[in-house]
Amino acid sequence: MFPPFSTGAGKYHYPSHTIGIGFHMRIPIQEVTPGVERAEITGFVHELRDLGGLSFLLIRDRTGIIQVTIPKKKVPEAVLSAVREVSRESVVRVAGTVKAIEKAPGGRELIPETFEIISLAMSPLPLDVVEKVPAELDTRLDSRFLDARRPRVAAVFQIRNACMQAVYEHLFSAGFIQITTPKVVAAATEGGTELFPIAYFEKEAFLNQSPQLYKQMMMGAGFERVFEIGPIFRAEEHNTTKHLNEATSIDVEVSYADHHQVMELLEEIVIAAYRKVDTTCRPFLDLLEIQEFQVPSSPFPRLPYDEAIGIADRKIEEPIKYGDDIGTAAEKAIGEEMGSHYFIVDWPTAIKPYYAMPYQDDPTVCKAFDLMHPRMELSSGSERVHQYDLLVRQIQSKGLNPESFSFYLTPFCYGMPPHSGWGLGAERLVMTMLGLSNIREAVLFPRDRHRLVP
RNA sequence: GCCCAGGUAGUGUAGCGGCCUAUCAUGUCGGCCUGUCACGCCGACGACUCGGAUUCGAAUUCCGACCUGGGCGCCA
Repeated sequence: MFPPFSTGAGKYHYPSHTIGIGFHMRIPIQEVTPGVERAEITGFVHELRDLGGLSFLLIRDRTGIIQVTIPKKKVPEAVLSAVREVSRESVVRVAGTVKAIEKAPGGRELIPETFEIISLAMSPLPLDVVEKVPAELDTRLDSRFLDARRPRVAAVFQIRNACMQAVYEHLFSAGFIQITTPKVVAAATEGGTELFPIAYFEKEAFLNQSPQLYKQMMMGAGFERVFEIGPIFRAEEHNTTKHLNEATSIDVEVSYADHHQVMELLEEIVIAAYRKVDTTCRPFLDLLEIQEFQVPSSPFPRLPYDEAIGIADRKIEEPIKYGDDIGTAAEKAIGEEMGSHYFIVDWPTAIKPYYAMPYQDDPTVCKAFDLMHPRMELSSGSERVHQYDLLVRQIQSKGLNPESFSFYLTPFCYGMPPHSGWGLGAERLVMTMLGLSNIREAVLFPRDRHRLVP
């Protein structure tokens, strides 16, 4: 049986052990408090400080760091020889007595009776885990496994995990069904973005840019509320701090809901993610030196597209007019004006995908929305076209061929509930939440224009 | 795809025609040190992306390749 959760009071809750034979005595470093008498810990050698008759080693596991103090005259010879041999970032097991002592970090230290090198690390290290010397992102990504040993890097992924947990909890409790849809597809589904072609036996295939068409088909299947959290692929040759060629999309589709209702859902989910991080990730926020963590409040302002253009036109040099896409400069200018999360609503039909539902009284405007953070777009969504004839006309008006979409269009002929949905970029959510300067910081193994390994 | 800036020890940097047998920090190795906590002190080790050109002389200038960062465009 996998061990239960421990309850380190006031701290982050990590699963306690026993993982694997021989490690049943191990306790997480966080739980070695001044009150404990004896402890066996396993972890990485974080730092070595030899003062002569006295040595200090810092041992790190994912819960924290503890000082192992070695008074050379008072510990067994076997401990001394192991300590002489050990290198930074080696994996070790240390067992001994715990001493409560003011001057040690965390108010306690471990005096070893046994010291075992489980896995010796080579030297020199590809980067400095202790962060005395910085490393460039490129160097860090080349050795991501080591980079992720740095508590501050791990903190980002703990926070990302908390966000995703909040999203799942919210969606499951609202009765959503999680689905998985193909990532290998036959045709360019939506137009617009470039796709990665791949070889699929004797056929040409692509990596999917979005689960859009599939989640809509599940509305046709009567699932009513579906979500998928998975990878999406874009073959754009962009080279920026906010684009990835492989990203994680949180995709949602809801039957019998209009765009207003799914905007409310989106708002709730973003706030739930912030709230989860606020209430459970304090130690990680501290590591990242984020003192003031603001949970955004609802409702987010709904800014009509034409007003957004007006703001941009007043604030930026380059001319912008109704019908234009909102470029980087405009996005920034509007973001400054709005100051917090906001929606841009009522977009021109011409610059949104064919599946966005036009208003009946003015079909040049559609029921599409973008969720914006002042720094960038986080999500886009819409009420969808559920009428077969209108959908075919819209596909044609985008210069696409309806015949290549027949698998998608057929369900619209056999009773399609009205529906709405959105896709939210997980990395962008984390990036904007934590003020990360580069989206690659929010992905373990980013795929960008130049990086395919690791 | 366009534009700009770069590529110097394991890592992060200084140097930008001769003062370079290349700076500093960190690291590693050796020595001293019993309360460090970025331990300290002494010593050593370790690098100019590659190819071509200019020049008496190139880390430094020029050309090309490769690689990197950033901005823009494009982008559910």
